[in-house]
Amino acid sequence: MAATPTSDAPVETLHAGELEIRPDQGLALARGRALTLSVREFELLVAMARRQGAIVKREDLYRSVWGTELRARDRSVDVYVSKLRSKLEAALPDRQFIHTHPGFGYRFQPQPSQDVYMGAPAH
Amino acid sequence: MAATPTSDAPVETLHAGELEIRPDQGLALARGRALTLSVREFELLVAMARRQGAIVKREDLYRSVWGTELRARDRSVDVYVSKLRSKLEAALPDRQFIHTHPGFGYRFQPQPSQDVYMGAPAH
DNA sequence: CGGTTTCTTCACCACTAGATCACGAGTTTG
DNA sequence: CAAACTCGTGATCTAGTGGTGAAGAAACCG
Repeated sequence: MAATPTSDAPVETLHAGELEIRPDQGLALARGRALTLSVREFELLVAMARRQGAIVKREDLYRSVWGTELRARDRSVDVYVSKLRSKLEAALPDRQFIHTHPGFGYRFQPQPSQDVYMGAPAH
Repeated sequence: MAATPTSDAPVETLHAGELEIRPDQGLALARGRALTLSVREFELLVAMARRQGAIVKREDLYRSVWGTELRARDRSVDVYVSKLRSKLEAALPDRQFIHTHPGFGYRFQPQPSQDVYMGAPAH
């Protein structure tokens, strides 16, 4: 076997604030501590983190995570966003990651929770 | 490549919390006290300890320990994880080492039992 | 050999995750 | 203000996953 157990295999790593995500390993770390996410939750996190800063439509998220087209009245994305939020908040109470843009979709971006988000979203 | 660790070569030693593992010697120490592990249990421990902190898929663990491909419906890994856990817990009751990530695999990481950082509060 | 330990596999069951539904809060419109 | 939407999220149902005791088979060992 190779002398170095730590192979130089390219481990894709996404960063978002205090979050570290390794898509290939199914691992998400918050301040170094592993989160326990379900497959759907994890994939959703990855899909959003990959489009950090952009508003992503539910249709796109659904396609990325579920692999098929979002059907009308399917609230799956909302439900899993909710689950993800509560786990992220449990791990990093001071930060907000997932922002809702009513009528458009969700935006993933780490942000201190201190500032209140008011005013009309720019559209 | 490392020479045969007979003479001058340092004995490979893995550390994980209060655990010390010497793969070449088939020895695992918990707070200095040797654990009595079977071959499979020991190899599994080594395989996991070498990837400390990462989530390792059952397929990978099986390949490392059994040397062949994991067949569908083979629960060997689960069974030995269970055995390992109970021996580790018997030796170090206050620590948890093997964490299950449903849908992904297992993660080996020493962790004080005190902190309770789960996801959402159980409904 | 006979007793003991280990490995493999099976079976049962608790628990988890996924899909949906349902209710309600908050917004927008007219 | 009321109707129509958009979202958040608890609850429910079901299928699937994982934990683990136990039975046999195989390997060990004095």
